[in-house]
Amino acid sequence: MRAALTSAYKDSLNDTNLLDADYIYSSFERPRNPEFGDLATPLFPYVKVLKKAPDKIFGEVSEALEIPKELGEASFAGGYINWKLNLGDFSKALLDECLSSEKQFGSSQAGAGKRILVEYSSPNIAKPFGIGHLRSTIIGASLKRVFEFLGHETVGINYLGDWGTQFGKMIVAYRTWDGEKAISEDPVRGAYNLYVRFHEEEDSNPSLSDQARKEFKKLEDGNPESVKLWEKFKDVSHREFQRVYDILGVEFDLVTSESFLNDKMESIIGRLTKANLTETSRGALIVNLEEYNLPPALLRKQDGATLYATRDIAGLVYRWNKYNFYESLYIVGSAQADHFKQAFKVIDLLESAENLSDKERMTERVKHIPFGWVKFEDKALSTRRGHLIMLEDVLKKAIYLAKEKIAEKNPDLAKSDNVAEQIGVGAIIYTQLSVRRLKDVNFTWAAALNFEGETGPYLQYTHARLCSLIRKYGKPVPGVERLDSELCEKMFSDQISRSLITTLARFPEELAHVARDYEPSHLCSYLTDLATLFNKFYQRKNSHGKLVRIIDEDENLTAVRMILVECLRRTIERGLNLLGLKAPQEM
RNA sequence: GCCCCCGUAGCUCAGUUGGAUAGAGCAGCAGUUUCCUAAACUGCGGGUCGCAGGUUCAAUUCCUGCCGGGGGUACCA
Repeated sequence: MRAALTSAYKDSLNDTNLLDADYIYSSFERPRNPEFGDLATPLFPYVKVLKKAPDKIFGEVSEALEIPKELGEASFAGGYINWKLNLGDFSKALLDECLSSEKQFGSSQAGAGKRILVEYSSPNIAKPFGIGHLRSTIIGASLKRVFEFLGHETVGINYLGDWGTQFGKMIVAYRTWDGEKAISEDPVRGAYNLYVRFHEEEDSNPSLSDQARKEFKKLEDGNPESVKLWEKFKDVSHREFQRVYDILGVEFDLVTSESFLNDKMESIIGRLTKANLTETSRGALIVNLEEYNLPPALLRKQDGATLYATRDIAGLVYRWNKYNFYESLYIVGSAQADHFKQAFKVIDLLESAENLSDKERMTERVKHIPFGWVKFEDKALSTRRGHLIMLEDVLKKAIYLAKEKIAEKNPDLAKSDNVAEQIGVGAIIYTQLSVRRLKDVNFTWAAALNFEGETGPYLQYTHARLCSLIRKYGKPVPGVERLDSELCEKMFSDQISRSLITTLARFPEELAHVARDYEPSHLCSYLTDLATLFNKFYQRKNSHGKLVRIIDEDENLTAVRMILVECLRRTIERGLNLLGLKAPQEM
């Protein structure tokens, strides 16, 4: 819409010498109240320059402008020029693009040739998949889809935590408390109980920690018995994770793990040492980062074993060499912000020390995308202490509730089990995505299982309603040849309709914001706005309080409305899919 | 101590890379269905945008300090 207005006014504005067209173009904003107009230009910056009051400036501008009537009109209020476009041409062009264009509405090629790696989910082996892992999984999967839609090549990476001292702990626990029995009875919960018990007893029995460290060292040295146990833990976890990903509809291009990097750490440690960046401190091999106000990056512990940071640094180098990415994103909780700062700084120092060219450097391309905690009923979730909610339980409960709701609202629905799953899962996903990344979210059953108001099911319901209209119409949705400017102008003359079409037009812009901020919540807000406007449109009444139907006797107008319905349906479906929700046709 | 994040209506949150009278949902109350799906829509009530300064024509938005909550701070990940 900005582009439409700009191209229309650009030439005439250049002649006025009052406002330069570039300013107009860059300062368009949405009026707070849509009744003011479709776009607004604040005049305040000119008050000082021109030493004139805003209304005087507007007077001169409007005289100089000669606004063609068929374009629309400009009015002045509160220091702004409010532009009210004639939406005939605009809406016709928009609906035409949305309905017939070869590329999907909202998609773009802006990201062509820019490969983006997205690491998300990344659960730890030998721990159950809790509600806390959900956020990384959902945010990452959604960002990946959005980038792809914007033309990027993406590589979704699941980096499993399958290495580290925790496995020493697991092995000790397994041997001490008859792990074989526990795991054969219930693989997931059995392993989990061992883990929790270890941490409980560790407090009163510090020798357990020493044992665990020794066991991990044995594992790292390749002790066959240790490796065998470790593989058992991995196997159990893999199966559980896959079940959850199937329910969530989440996929990865690459499933890798910390242990994969085991043989890739020596070379990076060698490079760092050669670059004179390492030192020995308190028996450990470190990169000192004091100068950058960061704790040292530990590469090797006293006993020679490697750490998380060592593997992440090795992973950075490995991925850079293999993928030569435009960007590499790590969707990991904000608690690990310092860890990533350290790892990235080490890379930065190494690249500087080795005098790499800008093209060879990845420093500017690697980003930690942090997110806040998931708390449960106001308590932090801690796997170690057993405060954990199994994601599968949550999903099952949501699906069950959706099933009940369908039985109440639409008992004859075909494939209702399938739809119930889509709705239940959709509700849970939406609760995680609708809040800005960095905020903590407090998981409450009441909010997660609510299907009314600003929720996933609300969007799905709106989609189903749109589908229902198309079914009721009984004919194929009319083609673009049924669109003409005059009809469209009539169609979008009232305020709700205007807001609806101008909001629909914003879809590409909103996706760009999601990508810019790495923030799927923008898309949630946008889709909720769009759905709300449609629901108002759907239920608007004339001055006699009578419902204005979408399908009525006026065939031509109905044709345009049905095109709008189909465009809205596609956009909401597309938006839902980008978020990771299904868009059922009936519910 | 130092560093990072958060602080908007009773609750949960939006707030367009500074802009007009700060908006939704939930909860509460009152309505709307001769049914294009009421999982919706309409109306009502509800706010010192944590506090204090600063920058600016303009600050919920940027800067500084403080308060409150959370997190991190070398051999866990």
